[in-house]
Amino acid sequence: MSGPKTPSINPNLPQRQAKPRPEIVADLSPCGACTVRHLSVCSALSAEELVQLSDFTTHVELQPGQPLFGEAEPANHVFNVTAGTLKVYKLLPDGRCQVMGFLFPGDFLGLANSATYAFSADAVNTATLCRFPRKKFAEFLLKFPQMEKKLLSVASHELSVAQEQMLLLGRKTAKERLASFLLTLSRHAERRGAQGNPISVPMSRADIADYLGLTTETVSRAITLLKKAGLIGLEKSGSIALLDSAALREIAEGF
Amino acid sequence: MSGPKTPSINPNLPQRQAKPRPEIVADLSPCGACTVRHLSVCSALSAEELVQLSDFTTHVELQPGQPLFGEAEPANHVFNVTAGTLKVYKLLPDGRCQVMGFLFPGDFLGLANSATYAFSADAVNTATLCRFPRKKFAEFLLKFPQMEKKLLSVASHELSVAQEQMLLLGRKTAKERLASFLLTLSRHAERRGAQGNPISVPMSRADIADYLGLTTETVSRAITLLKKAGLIGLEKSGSIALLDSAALREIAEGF
DNA sequence: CGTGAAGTTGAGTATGCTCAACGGTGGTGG
DNA sequence: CCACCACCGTTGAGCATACTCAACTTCACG
Repeated sequence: MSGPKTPSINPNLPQRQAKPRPEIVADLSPCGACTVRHLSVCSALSAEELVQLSDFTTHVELQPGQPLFGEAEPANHVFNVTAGTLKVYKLLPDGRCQVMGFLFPGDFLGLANSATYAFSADAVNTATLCRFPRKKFAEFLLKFPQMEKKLLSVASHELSVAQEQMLLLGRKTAKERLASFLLTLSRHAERRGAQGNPISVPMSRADIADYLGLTTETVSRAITLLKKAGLIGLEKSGSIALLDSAALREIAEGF
Repeated sequence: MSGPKTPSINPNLPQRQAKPRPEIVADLSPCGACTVRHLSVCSALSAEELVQLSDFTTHVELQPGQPLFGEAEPANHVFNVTAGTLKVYKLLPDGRCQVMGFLFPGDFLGLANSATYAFSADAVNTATLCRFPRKKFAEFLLKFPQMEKKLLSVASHELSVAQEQMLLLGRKTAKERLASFLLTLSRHAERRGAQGNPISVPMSRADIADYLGLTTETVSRAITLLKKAGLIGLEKSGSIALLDSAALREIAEGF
């Protein structure tokens, strides 16, 4: 999240992923040095198994707004996010957009039962991912069923997240949606070991609107509402402070 | 659908699942005789494995409207629907309800990563299910990884269904939601080998509304709209004919 | 600083909701 | 067997929440 901290304290620390040029990172970041492994499906693998995985892993870097793949493209790869934020969305022919979710470091992308992707994926900010050819990955899964178990667990979790989102989209008011969203971001950050209170909000109002089933104007108004009620505070761009989490929770749950 | 058709043409037809009494069906329907196995996760199992599964399987029958389990209850069982229709839903404290989906014969229920259920499940009409203690089922999975693979595939599919539903809830109009719903029912029926055109609609307007994020009144109006446009026809209660599937598809997709 | 994109605010509108009345249907009991 | 009743579904009128369109402000970046 930020530029190359030039005055680095330790010049030869384990390479927090020394900002790669597009696509050329394969050998610089073997799975063994992965900084987000504990967050990802790869946590199910031993050191040896990681080496085998590295064999067919390539790396991708995306600029803000750059697409990773589009809906209906052949689903030739699966991915693991290593840095940055992505959005995953579907479009209607007239341009209406629904964001299914945002992806953060450690998240797995590409679970699908179909030969083509069921949605599009774009970078929200600068992002890097591990890329695995689907076929190789499937073969790998056959050899290491504990990875498959992990994937099932990931899928189950995503399913319950999706159901929570259906409740939001089908039944909550704009204010409730906003409160839910901010709390989700906060909890998610904490689970990943990041700070959960002044939360980082890397996505635009338009992305938030498309995620919450609203318009940018309504998102803006809802934020203003919560701000004027003293429940949140807008810090510098991309950061929001939760000033009264309890009240936000009550709103989010629909009390 | 409807009362006991007294003037039945064939008095001893092949007993479409000779209506069991509540709960006493365990020995009458071993997995080997299951009529919906080809639709369910059990299709991944051999005859021998089915016997092992039968060992810890019990059967449940639910009357219309009867709950199977409620949100936040300890998730002690997983289920397979063998007959009838269920609805799976979440509630907000003030009573707002969102139906996450309907379950039909062959559907698996209980994928969850948590010690408690994340939603409630009620019977829509008379329904029967196989019930497996979660712990036993988990042990069973360890022994038969092909079942786990099947579950992963089921979960992936459910995930993409959920995403389609998010698009519907977040971005479609009432008319579009209705058209999408009817087409989904039709396709689902066909995939299960039932007839896909005069579709069976076992759930109430209220259930449909809670599934589509609308009110019963709006559902009713949307149905009237499609009917007046000649796209659908209301047959006897619980049955709807799709008179112009192509036009319905255009509406559903948002053209 | 200047410029363009992103975000906020305002005014008017529309889609779907609320409240209410009415109609049909199935189930029940006289 | 029929009459009644309750529930479900439909229709109508008025309203509210969120949308559209538009102007204005702020911010990031050059």
